[in-house]
Amino acid sequence: MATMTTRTTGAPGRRPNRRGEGALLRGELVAAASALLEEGEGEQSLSLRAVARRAGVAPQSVYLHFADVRALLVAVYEARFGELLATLENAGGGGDGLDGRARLRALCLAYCGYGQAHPGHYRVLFGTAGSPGWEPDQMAGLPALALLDEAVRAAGRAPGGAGAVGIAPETLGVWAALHGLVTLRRDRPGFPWPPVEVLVDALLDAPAGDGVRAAS
Amino acid sequence: MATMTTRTTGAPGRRPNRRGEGALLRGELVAAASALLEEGEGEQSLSLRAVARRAGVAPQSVYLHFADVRALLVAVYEARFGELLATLENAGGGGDGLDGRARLRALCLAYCGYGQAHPGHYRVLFGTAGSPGWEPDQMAGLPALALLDEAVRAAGRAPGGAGAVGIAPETLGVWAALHGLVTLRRDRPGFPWPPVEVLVDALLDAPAGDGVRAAS
DNA sequence: TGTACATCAGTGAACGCGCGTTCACTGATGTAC
DNA sequence: TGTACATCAGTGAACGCGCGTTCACTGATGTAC
Repeated sequence: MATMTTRTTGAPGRRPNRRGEGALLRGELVAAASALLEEGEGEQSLSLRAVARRAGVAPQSVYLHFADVRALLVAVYEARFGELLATLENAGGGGDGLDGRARLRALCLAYCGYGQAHPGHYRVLFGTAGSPGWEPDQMAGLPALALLDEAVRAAGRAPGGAGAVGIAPETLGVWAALHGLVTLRRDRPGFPWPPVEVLVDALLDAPAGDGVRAAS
Repeated sequence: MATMTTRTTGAPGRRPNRRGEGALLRGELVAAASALLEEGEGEQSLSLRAVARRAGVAPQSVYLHFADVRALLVAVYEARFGELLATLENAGGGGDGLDGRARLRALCLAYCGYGQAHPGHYRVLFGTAGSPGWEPDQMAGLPALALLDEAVRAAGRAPGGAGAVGIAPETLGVWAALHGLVTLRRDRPGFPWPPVEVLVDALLDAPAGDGVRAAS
């Protein structure tokens, strides 16, 4: 890690926002936190003081807009989930002329693409159990998952129907596989991974092999 | 988090090991670190001082056996990878009478079983890029992956042959899917997951759907 | 058998660090009269 | 138009914490002679 400035106060040149524009700092803090999460290696590398330094502001100023560090993380979390959903919607919408499998494939590639383009943010969204704002029975990523589920059904890959929250088990399998691809590729960069298209096709085209369907 | 004892020295009752048995402490430290990793929420929750506390020893005593915290983590890492490999070998060996698909299924379930039984250790093995001892071009988990690859081939699911390090892309897909299942279930405990058998079967039996094989 | 010495296993005390958080304060800008 | 006041946006200084690491030390046990 590079040595960091230890200055405890904000940038000397910074001027306070004008009256009524104090909320601007809130956005700057979210942006600073996002940048740090994207550069660092996890939520634990994000400290309130680091965010304040990045935003050129004294540590205490963070409390003007957030109750604590956790609340700041929640704000980042919400912004990034919106981003992912928009990415997936774009990929799905752009494939209106595609058949079911091609649309599913496009969605899968878009999902992996987001994960590869924003590894740090992906970690925030789907990372350790400590993700901020994660309530046991509330699923912030559900809209994205529903989008995927729709594509899986449209491709004729969910013969058994929906599961507990309206999501087919096959969709959960696809989601898990994509999640595994993104995280393994991110965390094991030294491994000679094939291109992501090859892996996604291997997943979608898995041959039945010599086995029969499990009875159980 | 519960409040922890802040005592800086070791347990008052602890007696030094006898001459020649100083190496015993090494094992105790690895065990203490393993326990903390299993209880905590990631490597960042492991501190040298916490390990020493757990082992009932002064913080400096850790340096008698490890150059630094990192070296201690490497020792845990090696021990746990051996454990996972043994688990998979058992599952594969016990299924000698099984056909290819059933053996692959048994391996997949054993993999997920290890991940669910030891979520903290699984995190150490396949967690963030900071995993200790992880050199870019060395893959400590390769033996386990080779075992899985063998089963995928035996099940007739790798028509294209081997990839870069002798592992078929289909095997990487299965690995990624299992990894995703384990980590998502661990990190999203509030989600109404189906039983792991259902998910593994959904992965292994994915219907071809209405699409054709991708040309590219 | 006695004794000086070496070695082993581990501790006491301290260092400087970055952290989250609190409290009282400042200086500019708007508003009431 | 002037002036007293309220409010807003932010800072200065400090707190106690656990952390990794270093240095000098202790006390028991074995070994050489």
